[in-house]
This record gives sequence, C-alpha cells and structure tokens, in this order.
Amino acid sequence: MMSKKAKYAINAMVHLARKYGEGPVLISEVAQSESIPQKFLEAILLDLKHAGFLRSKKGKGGGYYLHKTPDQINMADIMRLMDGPIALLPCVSYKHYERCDECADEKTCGIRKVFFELRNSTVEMLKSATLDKVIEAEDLD
Amino acid sequence: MMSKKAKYAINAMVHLARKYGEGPVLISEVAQSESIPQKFLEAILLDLKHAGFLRSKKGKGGGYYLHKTPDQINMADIMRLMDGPIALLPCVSYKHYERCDECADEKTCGIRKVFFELRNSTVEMLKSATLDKVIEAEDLD
DNA sequence: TATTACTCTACAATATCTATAGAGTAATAG
DNA sequence: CTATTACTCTATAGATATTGTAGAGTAATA
Repeated sequence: MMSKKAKYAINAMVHLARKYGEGPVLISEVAQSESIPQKFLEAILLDLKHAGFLRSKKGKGGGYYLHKTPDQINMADIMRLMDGPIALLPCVSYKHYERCDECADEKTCGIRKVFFELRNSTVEMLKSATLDKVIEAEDLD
Repeated sequence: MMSKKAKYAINAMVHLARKYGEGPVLISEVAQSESIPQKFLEAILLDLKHAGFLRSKKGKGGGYYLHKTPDQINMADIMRLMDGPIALLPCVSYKHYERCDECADEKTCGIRKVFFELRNSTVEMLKSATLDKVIEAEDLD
C-alpha cells in the first residue's frame, strides 16, 4: 500500500491539473475538495514544489499551480517523491539499490528476477499514467 | 518496498522448496543459510504453517517442510500473508477494500482505474511466480 | 525419559506515518 | 505604505508498524 501522503499528493496534483491554465489555486481549496488535512497538505505541496512539479505565488490571489504541463507529470514521479522506491526489493531498485546479505549471486537469483520484471512493468504502467491521461479516464464510465 | 518479514518468508519458502521431498528441515538450518534471525524466523514459519503452506514435525529429526507442492505456492500467497494487500490503494484491494473519503464516484475515478489495472497486472505476475518456477530460474544466467 | 525442536506470549527498541502548532516571511492589492 | 493574505519552515508528538529478543512451555521422537 502507498502512504496517505502519496495518495494525498496524487489527489492534489490531479486537482491542480484539472485547473491547469487557470492560475494559482488556494491550498485551502485543494484541502477542502480533496479531504486532506491542510497543514499536512502544505508540507506535501512544498515537496512537490521543491521537486519542480509545482510553483507557488504568494500574497492575495496566490496559491499553487503546475509548473509542467499535465502530460509531463506521471504517477511514478509523484510516488517516488513521496514514498521512495517503487521496487519491492532493494536489490532491484535503480535509485535506492542495496545488495541482499543472503544472496550469493545476484545474476542467478530467481527471486530477484521475478521482482526485477515486476518493477519494470510497474514503473512502465505508472509512467504512462500522466495527469492528463488520468483526467481523461474520468470521463468514461 | 515489501517488509523484511515478507522477504524472509520468501527466502525461507524457496529454501524449503529446494529441499522438497527430503523430509523436515531444521529452523536453525534455514536461519543460517538465509541469514534470518532465528527467533524472527520461527514466528514467520508459524504463520506460514497456520496458513497451510507448511507442516512441521516435532522432536529429534523434526523441522519444517512444504505441505503443498512447489508449483502450488506462489509469491502472491506469501506476500499477502506477510504484508497484507498487494494493491497500492485500499479502493482497489479485493480482500481489504476500503472506500476513499474524497472520491465522489468510484466508477469514474481516473486514479482508481490506474491502480486497479496495476493491481491486476501485479497479482498476475506474482501468482505465476510459483516456487518451482523461481527455482527453475536460478539455473539460467 | 531425556533430548530435541517446535509453540506461544510478552516485550521492547526503533522507525515511520500522520497530523498539528505556531512563528516567520514574502508578495500583493488598494 | 501597510494591512492582508498566503506561503514557508521548524519543531513536535501521538499512533502504528517494523524488527528483533527473551524465556517459559509443550509435544514428539529415539
């Protein structure tokens, strides 16, 4: 299961993607619409901003808005930022690689092969799920 | 990432699958070979036994052994038992389903669709990774 | 019947997750 | 200019999960 933080981040990003091009959106609006504790959301939005996905505008009429177009941000990006590796085992993670103590030879480890393939397939699916595609999918029943 | 408990469980089960048909295997042997703290392993093996994957024999010459054939036990079984749902969101979990607070209509939720498909694809891959297939894969470089 | 080895309960030290509080800073409108 | 609005940052804290340990007890076997 992903953390609530990651789920909140996805909800917030989809919300901002729906309002893409309409200027800054208030934190309070996102928090209310998406049922996210406001203070928690503030921290999440900051992370997303620091990662380059969002920009913010201060003062009256301020708020957060997407820094990239909705087709340039995907679920893998957001999840990695919030929860870390998508891989289920450290030995098949690209960014957070770590060797297994008990593993004599990685090249012939049957377990590793399974979770390596799974990681690749998962990342592929999550990368193809961009914000615009997620919103598009909302139309269909 | 899966928990260490789940990884330990998989390592232990693969170990026992390699010795399938050779009678009970000592906990201490599994613990040493797979670098698992013995007391922790005992709890894991008990869980696997209660779930029907293993049987044990007490007394001298005792130990644990597979209750099913290696092709009848897969990674999804083990991971579900140790870490719970494979789904990344509660709203796409079969066994541990839970509705999202912020979601107006599940049928049209774009996020849910993404993670529903991901869950299905993941479960399929993990189910096809049976203990015998994992061991088979060890031979190939 | 002694030995071996599994079984169970309780506990504890981290670590992570979720959420809140509050002070501070920057930009904007008027 | 200045009050207002809204973002920014640090600290904290309770709850929960993870990882691992201790030790007493029970059952089966040679």
